[in-house]
Amino acid sequence: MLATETVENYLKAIYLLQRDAAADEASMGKIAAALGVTAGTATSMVKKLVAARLARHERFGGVRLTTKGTRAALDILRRHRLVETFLVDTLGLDWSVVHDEAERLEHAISPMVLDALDRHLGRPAFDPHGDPIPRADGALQESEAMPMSELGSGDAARLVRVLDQRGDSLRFLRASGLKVGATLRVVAIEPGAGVMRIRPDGGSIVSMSTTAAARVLVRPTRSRH
Amino acid sequence: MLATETVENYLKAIYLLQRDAAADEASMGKIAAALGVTAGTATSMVKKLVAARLARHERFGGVRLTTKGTRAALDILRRHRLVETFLVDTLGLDWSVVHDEAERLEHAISPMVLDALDRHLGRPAFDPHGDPIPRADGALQESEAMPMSELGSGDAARLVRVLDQRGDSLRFLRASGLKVGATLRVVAIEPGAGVMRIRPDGGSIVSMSTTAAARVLVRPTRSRH
DNA sequence: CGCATAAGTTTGACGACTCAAACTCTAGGT
DNA sequence: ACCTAGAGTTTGAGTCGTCAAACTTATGCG
Repeated sequence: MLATETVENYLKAIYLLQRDAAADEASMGKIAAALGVTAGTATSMVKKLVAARLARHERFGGVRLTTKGTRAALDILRRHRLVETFLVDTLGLDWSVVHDEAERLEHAISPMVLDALDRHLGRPAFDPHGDPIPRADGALQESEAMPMSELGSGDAARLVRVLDQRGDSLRFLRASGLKVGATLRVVAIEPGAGVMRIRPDGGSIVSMSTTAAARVLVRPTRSRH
Repeated sequence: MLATETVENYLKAIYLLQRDAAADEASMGKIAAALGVTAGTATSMVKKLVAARLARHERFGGVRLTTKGTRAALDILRRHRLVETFLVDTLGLDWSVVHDEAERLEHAISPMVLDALDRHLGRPAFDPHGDPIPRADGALQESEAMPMSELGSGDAARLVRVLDQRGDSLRFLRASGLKVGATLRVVAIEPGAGVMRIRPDGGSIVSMSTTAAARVLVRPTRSRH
């Protein structure tokens, strides 16, 4: 029930790793890396999560959250994403810095403040990165989208979500005019170089690696050049 | 420099106790009580503050902050009071609950967020309780005011500050129409009972103990009945 | 197959913060 | 001057989260 701040961080990290993993479970090494902690520390914390019925784990195997653990992780994610939305929409901070700020604030938000914040922001469904904000009851509606890297040359699309939270990635995207909601068109793809060239509407052409483009999600628009 | 959350709490408590004390120093017992900790714990933490040049203390004597400690305490107080102002002005929470909420949030606010918050709120000089908000450079302008308990029968005054942060006290004041900025008149004083009777403008007469009234600060207005 | 390497686990230790309980000092009254 | 009640201090121990280093298991290469 009363998760410590550290436990909250583990739950959130495991949830996100689990979501991204093929096998739907988080490896100990990745958990440790995500939290900036040694593998031994992660092992012992996971042991504690298991004792609290928040996660399941068997020796040398992967980690996965229980229903209870998932519920807790979604609550933390909700706090995180609402705080990010607040920092951008209300305080006018740049989206490239809000992730780290929210990382600290998310643990200090009580249910009462959270609800007031939610109301103040107009109960938003998505944060500034396009990530869905879990609702108070734990419901989470992922938006339909595909990686920008899968677009073909000439395809037009709308940018709906940016998975990368790293400040420099976000600053690059903002500087290029590639923000959530923007429309764009693929000008060219150079598979050999692993690079695609993109033109945001009303901006100039930018090149980015297909691996970077894979972390940008888009929804294709009907128009085809 | 990098004060831990616990250290921040000690600094703030010592600052406030020192301000209220006649001898301008905080006793170990009161520090312990303010933090909900045993006397032994307070002694050892103060020892740590002294080692960090944040406070001065000699065995069996009082504790007082150094210049460095005072500067740090004012920074924490600034965060606390700006957060309170935000919770009331922007999120619309009741002033009787914001103290405890701010107590948690104040440690998670970075300088960048703090400044954005300050700008968003219009760089306020006072928080919802009428407490002055220290400025970023540490300047603190106390408002001139006297305890309501020192008014005489028939005196009129404007309520400028409430020192008590306890939720039930604040709920009583709000319910009575006694909020910061309200004008009022002393209807009667009954020294024997230790009670004074107050009529807020546009409200009905309320009784309160002179000890409670001493924690409410007012500025007398020229009009005399 | 066998074994080296990567991944995971265990162990012992530490720093931060806390308590309970034993101990010491200070101050006030007679 | 004394002596005691109350305030303050010290000590020993415990919890939480962490690390480094020794150890164990799983796996994939040759």
